[in-house]
Amino acid sequence: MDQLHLGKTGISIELAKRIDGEIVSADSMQIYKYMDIGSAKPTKEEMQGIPHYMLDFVEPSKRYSVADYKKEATKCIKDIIKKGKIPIVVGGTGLYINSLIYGINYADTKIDQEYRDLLEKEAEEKGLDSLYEKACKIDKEAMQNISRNDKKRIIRVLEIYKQTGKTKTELDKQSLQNEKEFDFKVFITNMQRDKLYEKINKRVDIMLEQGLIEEVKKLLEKYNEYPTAMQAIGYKETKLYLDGIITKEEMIEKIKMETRRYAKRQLTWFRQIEDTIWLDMEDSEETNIDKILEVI
RNA sequence: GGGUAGGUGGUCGAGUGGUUAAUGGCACCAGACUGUAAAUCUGGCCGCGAGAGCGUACGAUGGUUCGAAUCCAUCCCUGCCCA
Repeated sequence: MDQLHLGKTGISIELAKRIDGEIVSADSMQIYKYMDIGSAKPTKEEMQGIPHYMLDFVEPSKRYSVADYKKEATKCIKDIIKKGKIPIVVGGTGLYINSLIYGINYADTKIDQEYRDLLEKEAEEKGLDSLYEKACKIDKEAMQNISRNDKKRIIRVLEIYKQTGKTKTELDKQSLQNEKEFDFKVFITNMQRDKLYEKINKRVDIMLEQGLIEEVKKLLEKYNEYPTAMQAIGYKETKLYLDGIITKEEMIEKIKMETRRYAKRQLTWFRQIEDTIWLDMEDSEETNIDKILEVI
């Protein structure tokens, strides 16, 4: 629904109060425990008693995927509906939101880390092109949309084939063979670009004041593996600082910059969703709530 | 004041007489996105123009040359060293 914390949390909680709703987060980093400040997770006080789901429940040392998300979030949504309440999905991870919007049915497969590592190694030794060619042989159609340099996606095509014996194209097609599960409306929050960036910069300064560095320090002490959690903006940069690779100033600038770029990418993602209603976050919360109430 | 290194497009930084509107990186803008997604990848990026093209650019000015970001002169500015 929107990026970061730039008014979204407030508006979603206010809306929940008005329409007797409960909130389902769609954020790939707020799922993790102990990553509160840097992921801009809403606090208990902010929640004002409104139930929140898909938040703060995964160990940072664990791997979590869209498929997991889709399954669990769908269950949450159904439970909320069963209670006679309205689910409000809030968050900025386009991929997760997509899984819900299109009701994607992910096949039941596990990650084969060994094979992944093997492919990584091959890419290093023989070059990515070698994997690319291999993938083309398996699934020419899917490869049409994948760049020769896109290692992750190339590996995925190979991985899918190894695990399921099917091509990604086939699997994708199958995953869409179902009715739209829910009736929904999509709202996107946005504001003038320079205002947005200004807010992001300020927000990062606040995170630092709230103790981001301490939070990251504790996290690093607690775990020694982070398959995905350490990809989080704010965390990886702080780690670089703690490891003495960059200065504190560089760290702060980098977090701000990466967050700005992320917000921009989110906008790109959301723009392609059809039938969306855009909310201008420079307007008052009241105005935006009214706008939402009008169409639901 | 003397010596020395240098001033290049938003920025960092190549380039050291023609093939250079000027390699790259970054920022910025736009796009893609089905199991790592706050990740990963793609395109654009001096101005005007649909385009051919035209114009303006490598601190400033002047000069050498068929031709200069690149050579010369003077000036301005910056870093470092000596005084």
